[in-house]
Amino acid sequence: MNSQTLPVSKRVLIVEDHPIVSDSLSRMITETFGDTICVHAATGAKGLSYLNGNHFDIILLDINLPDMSGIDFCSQAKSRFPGLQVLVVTSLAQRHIIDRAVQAGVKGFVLKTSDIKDITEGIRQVMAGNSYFGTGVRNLMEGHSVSGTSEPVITRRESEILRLIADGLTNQEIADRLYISSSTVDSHRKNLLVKFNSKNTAALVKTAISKGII
Amino acid sequence: MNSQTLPVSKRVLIVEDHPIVSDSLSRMITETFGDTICVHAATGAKGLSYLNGNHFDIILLDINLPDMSGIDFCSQAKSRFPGLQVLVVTSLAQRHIIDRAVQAGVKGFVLKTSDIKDITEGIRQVMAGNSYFGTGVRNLMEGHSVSGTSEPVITRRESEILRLIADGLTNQEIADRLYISSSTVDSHRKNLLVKFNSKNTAALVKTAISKGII
DNA sequence: TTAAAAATCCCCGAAAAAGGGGAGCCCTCT
DNA sequence: AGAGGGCTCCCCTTTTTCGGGGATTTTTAA
Repeated sequence: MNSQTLPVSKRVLIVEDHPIVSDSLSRMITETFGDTICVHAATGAKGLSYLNGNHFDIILLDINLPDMSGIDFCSQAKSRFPGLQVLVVTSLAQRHIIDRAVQAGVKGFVLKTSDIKDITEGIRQVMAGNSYFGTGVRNLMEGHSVSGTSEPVITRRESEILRLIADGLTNQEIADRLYISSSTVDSHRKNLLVKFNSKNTAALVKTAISKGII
Repeated sequence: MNSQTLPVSKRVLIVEDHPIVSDSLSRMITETFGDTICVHAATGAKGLSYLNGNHFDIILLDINLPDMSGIDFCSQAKSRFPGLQVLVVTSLAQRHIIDRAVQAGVKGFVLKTSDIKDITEGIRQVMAGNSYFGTGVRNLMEGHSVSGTSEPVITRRESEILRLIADGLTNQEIADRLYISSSTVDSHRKNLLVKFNSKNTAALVKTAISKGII
């Protein structure tokens, strides 16, 4: 049973592990929107626990959290409370992160390198139910939307083997660990090279890490 | 003592590409130390240019800058103005970064994950001419002398070749580019494997990236 | 000035990866 | 029922890396 039509102050959940940033966000919100209740969570786990039984008008979410990714946080939060309005506030200006965040159900995405007005505008829009993507973000989304520069689609098995390759295991060692033939591992390895457009293992590992897959 | 007894306002240079953070730092400083003059630089180049002809009592410095590393900024700044008091305020809690920063001449190092009191204490100490290392930082520094987990010492040539390896070049290709024999590249490669305690190229690239060398 | 460190080059053989091909099995989705 | 994707496995050859030595010259620093 909700108590509606009461002039209650807005409730904001800030999931951010840098006190200096969450502090600044709280001030910005209070100055811009008047009386608000800002709850601060330094970890994803705490943030999720605060969601239980409490209503929040907006969640400001960092991607780099100590215990989990902000993407995972959003997925879990939205699966339990689909109506949540989430605005990502992060320093990571990478295409694949934006893509994943959108897929996880965020309503907005702004960068910490952005002007403060850009961030407050994001908060305003998302709180109003609209989606909002900051200046630096829109460029990234438009630029490579169609081109093949985006993240390659790899299967579960391939990503499993990719991690083992990056850990320095040979085809035979991976085969022994996964109870398959080294020929199979070799096939996966070759597919990975093609999918990542890499010439050899070294380049494969580097690009996989840079794209956030490892 | 109150702020009226202060002879002149302190001058602070904040080199930090996140407006939300530099804004918060400015507020913290003003609230804690009374009237101060905070100059804000979003890039290392701008920060260096502000140093010319201006005196600053303290520099608050981020490591992740758009145009250069905070380490490089500090080296360049200290070479021109040796008396500068630099406090690093960053989110990077890695040993090798702290080591390099100290070597570059910073007087203090605090983490953005730290409590705000910790950061203001760092500012206070460094401004007074003392050195200060925040809570999370001291822990990282202690494990230094004993553990062999720290960053391997590699030479200039080795790091040059390491980057080319990570880019997917073979020994022969690297040899052609550097005008040396592929045997030489092979020697460097073997030394890198030993120094990084890596079994093969894949593991080498991964650990090199994780240690921030690439 | 002299010793250490770095950079250069070479040998060998064994192991692994890369490049190319083909093929069967299982599951899902239409 | 057929198509496609994912996973599995195998063949071949060539290239590259890895492991293990050794050796010379150039820098660098004490």
